[in-house]
Amino acid sequence: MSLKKEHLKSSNIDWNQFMPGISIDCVIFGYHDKELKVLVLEYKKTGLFALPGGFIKKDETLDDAAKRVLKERTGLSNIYLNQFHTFGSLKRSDHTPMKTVLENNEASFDETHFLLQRFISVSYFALVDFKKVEPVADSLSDTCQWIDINELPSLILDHNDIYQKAHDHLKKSINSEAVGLNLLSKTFTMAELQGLHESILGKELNRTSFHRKIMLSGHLKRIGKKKTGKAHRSPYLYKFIQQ
Amino acid sequence: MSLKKEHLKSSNIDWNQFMPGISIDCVIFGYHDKELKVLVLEYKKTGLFALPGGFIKKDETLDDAAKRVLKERTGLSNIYLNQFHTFGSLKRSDHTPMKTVLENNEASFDETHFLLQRFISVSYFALVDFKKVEPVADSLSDTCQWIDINELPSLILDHNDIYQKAHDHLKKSINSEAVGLNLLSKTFTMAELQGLHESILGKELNRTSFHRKIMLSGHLKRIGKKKTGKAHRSPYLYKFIQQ
DNA sequence: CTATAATTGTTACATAGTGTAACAATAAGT
DNA sequence: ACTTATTGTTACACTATGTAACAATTATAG
Repeated sequence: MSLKKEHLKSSNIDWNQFMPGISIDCVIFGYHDKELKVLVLEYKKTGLFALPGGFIKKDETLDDAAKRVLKERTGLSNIYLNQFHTFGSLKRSDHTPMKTVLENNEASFDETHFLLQRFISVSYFALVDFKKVEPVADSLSDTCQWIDINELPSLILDHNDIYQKAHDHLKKSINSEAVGLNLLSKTFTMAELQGLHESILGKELNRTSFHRKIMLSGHLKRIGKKKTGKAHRSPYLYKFIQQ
Repeated sequence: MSLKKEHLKSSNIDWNQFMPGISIDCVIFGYHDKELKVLVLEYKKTGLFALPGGFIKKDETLDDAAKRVLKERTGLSNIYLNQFHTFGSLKRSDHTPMKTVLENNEASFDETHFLLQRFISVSYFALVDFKKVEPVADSLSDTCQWIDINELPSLILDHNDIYQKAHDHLKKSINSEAVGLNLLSKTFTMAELQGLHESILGKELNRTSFHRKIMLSGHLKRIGKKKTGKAHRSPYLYKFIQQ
């Protein structure tokens, strides 16, 4: 085993640097191929899936902890983050999935292992540019990959509830310019922006009223035309006006 | 000191029953005399003010902990509660106010006292019927009283930020029937409902468009007239339709 | 008993926002 | 030159909301 992989082993983590009982979970949204996607971890050799998460250092703010987790899984800084809910049901006290994970990762562990306590989860959703992200698995996981929101597997504990509430909040904030600004590339066509909105809302939108509403919002600027190579009028390219 | 008061002493609390590092704070809104008010605690002999709060038992959900805190301070069950944000800035690690409080309450204490750790605060706002509430101080406080939102004193730690964010959320949810249903009595006039909305939004509203909008929402039912004793047409009384 | 003042309920009109359809403009293939 | 597909624009209808006008109601003053 290489030094680098050794460094990644969970048994080398100093759990004492973190606040006990509180975790952070992140629903990281990306948009690609006309589909809304979420980053999901698969734990090693267990077939268990989970949202990316982490813990809060004793001298770190909640938001900084979330930024650190996001940076670790995506490689990105300056991510759009929104703290939307804190989960504290007793469902979260079921330690069987984490025991399964530890059995497949640690030489030995006991009931007092840091990961086997009850955690209250402060949850954030993030909006990222799919093309800029290099998903990185954490020390307990094989993979960190984009999953289409319509093909999400069953996740551990209450992570499906967390995803659902994140998606509900994203729907409510659909009219914030943050949605298009952070999920699309710098320039895009009106059809691409409409496709994004349709993926988030899960329903089709009227083309002309969407166009008018977006343009009247005043956040967009036309910056030229895009040759599509297709046999029809070429669409304008737009970008968000940064104030 | 009576047995009853002895029971209320903070030194008799078994702090070990609670999760460490996590607290609950509540912004409890009431409406009276055409003014929006919030319940505020004053710590004994210190001149320090704070929002009502509490901690989470190790086998209790977050929402149940919030309900318990609300019940303790207001005597009410079945309160409208909304978890709106979790606060985790480093501002919360300043232990000077709590030390001042303990110096005036405990015979002795040391740096490891449960109340002298960093707490992440899961915050709720509550809407209650002013007339049904009997405010009760907690073991560290002299008083728990209604303060007009325009006369709020400086509160400890980040409690003013917590109040502000609660108020922002309340403004956003102004069109939810929960606002009138929980802050007013069972029956009320249109002018009373409009006064409540104006207090929450901090601005005057147009009378006729407000009237029309509320009636078109379909949540209200007329149930008779109210004699005001004043020299003008008497207003209808309304109540919310419970589905 | 009548006039006055104050507030409430209703209606009319103007404006803004949105759903819908029609139509012109454009780009590439036949 | 004709066809097809998509985009941008405009026209019309309908709804929601801001504003003003007016009628209805209740108590008080004279």
